[in-house]
Amino acid sequence: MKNQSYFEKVYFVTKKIPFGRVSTYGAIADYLALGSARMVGWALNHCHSAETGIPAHRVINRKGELSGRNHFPTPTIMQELLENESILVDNHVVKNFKDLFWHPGEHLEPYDEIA
DNA sequence: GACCTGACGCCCC
DNA sequence: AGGGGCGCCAGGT
Repeated sequence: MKNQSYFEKVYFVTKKIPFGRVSTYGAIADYLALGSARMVGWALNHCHSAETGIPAHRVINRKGELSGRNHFPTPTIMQELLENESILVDNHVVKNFKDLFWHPGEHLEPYDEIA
């Protein structure tokens, strides 16, 4: 599966984020070695949320902030989903972000080997 | 085919 | 240490 669109690559990695953990746009971009974090967020925007099984709510910016919450059906969905995974959110920022942070590159094989 | 946009992040004042 | 600027690059128009 090497000819996936950029979206699918991002989705692929996003789906690997374990329940109860979070990752960042930058980490995913870094793992995929496809340049910019911006595109990751942009790619996720193209996906219509959890219907496709993509835990987009687990992807946040490098400050631990729920920067994408406004793109969900309602701005509270993202936080609700996180709290549903025992992730505490305070003022749109994930608590214990440092501990919950999950970097794809440190837990997955290189993308080329598993794609 | 050129131009614009975007759920970000680093580098430089 | 905080704030602003600029780079990233695929897709849509």
